[in-house]
Amino acid sequence: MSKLQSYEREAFETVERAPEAQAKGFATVRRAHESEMAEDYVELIAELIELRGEARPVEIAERLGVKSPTVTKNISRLKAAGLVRRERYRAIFLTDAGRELAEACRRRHRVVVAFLLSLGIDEETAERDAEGIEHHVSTTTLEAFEHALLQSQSGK
Amino acid sequence: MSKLQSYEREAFETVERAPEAQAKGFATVRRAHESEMAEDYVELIAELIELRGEARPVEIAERLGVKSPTVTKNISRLKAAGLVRRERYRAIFLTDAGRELAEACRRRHRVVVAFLLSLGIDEETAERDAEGIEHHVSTTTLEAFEHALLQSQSGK
DNA sequence: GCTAAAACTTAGACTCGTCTAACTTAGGTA
DNA sequence: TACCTAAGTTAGACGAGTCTAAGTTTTAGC
Repeated sequence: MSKLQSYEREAFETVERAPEAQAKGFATVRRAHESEMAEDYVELIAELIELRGEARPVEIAERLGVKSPTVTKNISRLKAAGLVRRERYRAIFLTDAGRELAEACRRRHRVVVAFLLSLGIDEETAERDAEGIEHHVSTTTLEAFEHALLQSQSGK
Repeated sequence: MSKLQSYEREAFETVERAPEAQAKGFATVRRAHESEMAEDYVELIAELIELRGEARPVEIAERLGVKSPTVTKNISRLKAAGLVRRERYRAIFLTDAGRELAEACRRRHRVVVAFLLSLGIDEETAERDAEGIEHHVSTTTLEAFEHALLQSQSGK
């Protein structure tokens, strides 16, 4: 346990960070939250299209654990953002932009899950944590995850 | 690059997850979002108390990158939640519950940052990503991070 | 091919976290 | 000590994301 002391130590010396840098960090997190809804929806829509050939609000609601009016409202926001194509009472499809975003998100999701699994975390926890973590992983960090994954795979 | 194929593969076989499990995951993320504000505030308040002996709204606003009325409103929410103690126009202090939460958050924050650094990520990115990631890291995952950290430290 | 049930939408309310504008209080200094 | 300025608060608006209740459309079974 004493090996951990090197970073536990910081507890007692609280480094003073530049306030603007800190503020920028929080702003980044707030921005990530704004795109989270869109990312979760397109990711799920892509999944359903692959699985079923189409994405229906009823199933999106079920998987997201929300009620259908919520889905209706959010889908129209997605439509306004140019990510989905859709007519009233019909299934939902992705635009090119939506498909592109979905692909990037799914790839990122898979990397995060695979990375967590490589640390010995159980599948359920890995999936659950990845859902929250993925939206806050920068390209740099994603690459580091991939790199570490490669190491661990060649290692065994 | 071909080593990566094993998890890139999944792209083409989209495993069907139980809808309820997926819904539960999203619910967990939504719950995490609700406590995020509280966690960020108490963490920062603890930091400022250590640094300055007290936490002033003006500095909280600056560090969080928000305006002071936002701080006023959120502090009263924290007060209602029993995390801070405070009188009008005076500095902000933590209750026992608040201090406890702050300590847990700061420890988690340090672990996440240290872990990201151990992957070779630069300090600025590590800090920025940790800010978002930390709120979504379960105890299980946190332990896995600590374990990996220990490995990497004994490894070099 | 009608009709009942399931799927979907609309309307309207609520909370959270943010903002601006305008007001009040506290504190240092002339 | 009186006053100016910086700090803090109040009031009120707004968007996002959720909900319930009530309506409309689609669809599937008889």
